Amino acid sequence: MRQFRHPPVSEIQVESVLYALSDPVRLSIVRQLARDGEASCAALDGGRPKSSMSHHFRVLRESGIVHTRNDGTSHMNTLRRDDLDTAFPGLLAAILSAPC
Amino acid sequence: MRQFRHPPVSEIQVESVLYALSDPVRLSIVRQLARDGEASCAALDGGRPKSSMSHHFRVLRESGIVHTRNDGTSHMNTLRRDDLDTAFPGLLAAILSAPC
DNA sequence: TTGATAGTTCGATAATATTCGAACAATAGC
DNA sequence: GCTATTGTTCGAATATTATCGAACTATCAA
Repeated sequence: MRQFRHPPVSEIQVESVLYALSDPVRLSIVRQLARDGEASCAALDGGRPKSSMSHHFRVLRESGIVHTRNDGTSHMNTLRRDDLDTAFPGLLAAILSAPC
Repeated sequence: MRQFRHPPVSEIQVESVLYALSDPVRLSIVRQLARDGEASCAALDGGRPKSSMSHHFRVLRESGIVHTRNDGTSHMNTLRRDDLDTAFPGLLAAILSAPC
């Protein structure tokens, strides 16, 4: 499949990041990525339809939170921890340490 | 006017806080409160209609970010800094230090 | 090439938010 | 009481988002 757009650190906006993480499904995805390191879309779907998950991954990608790479037919996702820490030091850690 | 509902610290949810702060108008309000300490609704309207501002203050109030007290016909708003730091240590600081 | 698998994209629907004018409520001052 | 000021609430229009099925694309394996 084609490549995805990943905004450079300088273009990551705090409003977009906050918005992306204000959705329970997306926050749950990010929590799992923080714990497991890398995961395919399917591994994180929680029983939801693929099209719904694809939408959420796109929001996470375009806001600069997640990086997606192709691996065969799978898409492997990782948290852009360093980039987020560069852009907004302490933000991700503060959000991840909040109770579920 | 009547009293407002301010959720106790234990009921403040990170998703709600992130959502409230993902709006540019509300984030701007919070930035100004962080800088100035306390302000009336009118002092922060930026030329917007009163009903729109009232809506945004309500979102900030009900998510636990802002405290509103009555002062004559004015409503004075303050950031619930301590409460937010208790609930989500470092979150507010990380967001406020992001560039505008 | 055929089939299976993993995700994306499209399109429609439903839910939720934003915006703002108009009407209302509460307080202060005269 | 009357009036001005401050902000809320209501209602409607608009915009945005979430959800999900269906069709599609890309890759791998046999």
